[in-house]
Amino acid sequence: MSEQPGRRRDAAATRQALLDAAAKLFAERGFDRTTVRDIAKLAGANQSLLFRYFGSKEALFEAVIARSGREQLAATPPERLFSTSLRSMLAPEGNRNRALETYLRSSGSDGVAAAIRHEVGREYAGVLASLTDAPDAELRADLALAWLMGIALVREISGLEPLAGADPDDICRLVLAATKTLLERSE
Amino acid sequence: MSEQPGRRRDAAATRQALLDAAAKLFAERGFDRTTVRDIAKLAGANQSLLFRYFGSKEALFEAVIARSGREQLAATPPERLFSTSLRSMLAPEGNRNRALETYLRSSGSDGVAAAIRHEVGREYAGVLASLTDAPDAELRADLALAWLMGIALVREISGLEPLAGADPDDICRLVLAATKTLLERSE
DNA sequence: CTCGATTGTAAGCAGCTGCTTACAACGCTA
DNA sequence: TAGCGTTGTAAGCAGCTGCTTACAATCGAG
Repeated sequence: MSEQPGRRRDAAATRQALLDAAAKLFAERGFDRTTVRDIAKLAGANQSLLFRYFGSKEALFEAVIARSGREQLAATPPERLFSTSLRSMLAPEGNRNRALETYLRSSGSDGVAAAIRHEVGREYAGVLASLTDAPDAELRADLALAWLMGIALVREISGLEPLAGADPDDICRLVLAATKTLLERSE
Repeated sequence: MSEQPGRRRDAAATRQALLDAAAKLFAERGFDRTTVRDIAKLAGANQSLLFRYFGSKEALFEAVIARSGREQLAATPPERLFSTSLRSMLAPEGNRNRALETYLRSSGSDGVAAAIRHEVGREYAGVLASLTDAPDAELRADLALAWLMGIALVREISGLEPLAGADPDDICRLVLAATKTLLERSE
């Protein structure tokens, strides 16, 4: 047990708690509708520490997105990225990948937040583009990514039925069949 | 000339100006990031009139969405709704259909705004579902709508290249080819 | 013209926002 | 144990938010 639970002053732990709380709230509410007070409260920390450790709300968002957005990207082989992301997005709330959700719910935000969204999006699309050798591979990848985003949007945010409550298997079947023409390598 | 341009007191005109200004700003910034002061300023009206005529910011949003969201829906035959919406979304900024954009940029908002989004989305999906006789027609329609939303999101909000700058014809070709398996009637 | 309702204006309220400051409690090192 | 940098706390600031109120200008009906 290298960790003392009773330790009352631990900058690293506080920092981590703030990061975790921010990740959760940004994913649930987006950038604009998440307040620094809520983050600090959920982390059990004083809100002024948030500014001491991260500088600003936007810098904290950057730290959150940079971490969560690239986790799945790094852990998944390209040829499975699309279906894995789709499945992860459709998974029950607990073990869902939050990168897309965070991305989505902060769609309205400008500034640094927008720049980071942009960057992570490009990385995703770059990997997807490697799946086809069509001359417009990157456009195809963007369209595939757009579908992922749209499904996440309609399911999680709009809650449109029957999509919101549909069986992940049914969704995967329909989507993967349709994207075959988009992302398959010509033989 | 039934209209006097110099008329200084005209409730109907003021109301309309507020509605137009709100439609523009909600589409550009979404619900949360649009302030009643900005709307009133753009409309050239006093902000307290906004509350006199519409009651609240959410009620004004409702009025805007109900109008713009259903215009295209009513004006387009079902079998062309998907491609028309797609093309309208890809059109240059001036004559673009703003319904999807408004919908998108307000994705983070709760309350009445969310309820209206939901309702308009259902109407769109209902029409799209009539295009196929598959037993899961509604799910297919939701997925098609989700793709529209996703493309709008990635193009207009994320600005991800090459999708954001791609030729509408190229996009249509790819998307319509892929959705053939989704929305076509079995023969 | 008179007067009451309609339309427009200016000011302000309470609450929230991101962020800062002044200060106290703590714990490591010497 | 003395001292000092680190960590945590409480209070507050200026600016913005949706919305309300009190009041002035204007109009049309009688």
